[in-house]
Amino acid sequence: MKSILSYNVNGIRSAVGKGLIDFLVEIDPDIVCFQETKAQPGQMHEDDFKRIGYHVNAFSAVKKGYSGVAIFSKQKPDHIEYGMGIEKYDVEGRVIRADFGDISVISVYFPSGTTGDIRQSFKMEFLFDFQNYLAQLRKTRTKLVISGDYNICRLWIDIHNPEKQQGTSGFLPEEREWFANFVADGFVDSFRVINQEKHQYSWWSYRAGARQNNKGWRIDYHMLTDNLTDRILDAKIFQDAIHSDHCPVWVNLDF
DNA sequence: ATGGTCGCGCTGCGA
Repeated sequence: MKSILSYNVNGIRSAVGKGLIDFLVEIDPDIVCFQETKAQPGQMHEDDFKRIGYHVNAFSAVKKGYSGVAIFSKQKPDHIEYGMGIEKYDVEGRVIRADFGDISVISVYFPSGTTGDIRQSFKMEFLFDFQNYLAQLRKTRTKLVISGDYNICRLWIDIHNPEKQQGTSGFLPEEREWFANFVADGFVDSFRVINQEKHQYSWWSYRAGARQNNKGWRIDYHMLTDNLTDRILDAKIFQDAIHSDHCPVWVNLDF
């Protein structure tokens, strides 16, 4: 039995300052996938995380204070793979993989497209390249847990005002079409196996009191290869955890 | 409503 927490911390140093360590002690996940660490190796309060029992593995962006992913785990991974082997993404620190027996866990931070056309195009390229990367990976690693910030709302029920947001990056028709294709490839949205309710968000804008009014988006997921569907024991979104503009998403798996 | 608010590294930028 392994519990996995995924958390876009929007700066791990800031999140630690807001009580992230105590939160992890309370929830006690076996594996933690972080996104947007915004820190270089040595800047991530590594000693604090090691002291509470985690092995620390991180993949930082070249640009300081930007992006960055990590996987912290109680059990030492058999193997760590940094990046997806495509330089334009890997310099931004967006993918890290840890193998535990026959299961591979990936922490992924999909690009945001909110700043304009150039980054939206970059995001769309990432989507298809990541999908191809996974297709290749599945030839040798058949059981995958792909945890992270996808920067896409999957379904109408995953966003507070779907009608109004159809032109917004993160809820564009082509992004949701990509997600539907991704699911058709044989990936399962673990949270939706457990919970089909509306208003289960994982991100709220810092602006205009969005979180207070629960005007949010569900953009953080644990997607599993469908051969793991029967292993899902439970799934939760910790909406009360306030160390970031995202909240942690959690899945408990039998492995 | 073209605003609003964060984190990080620097005096702006990306989200």
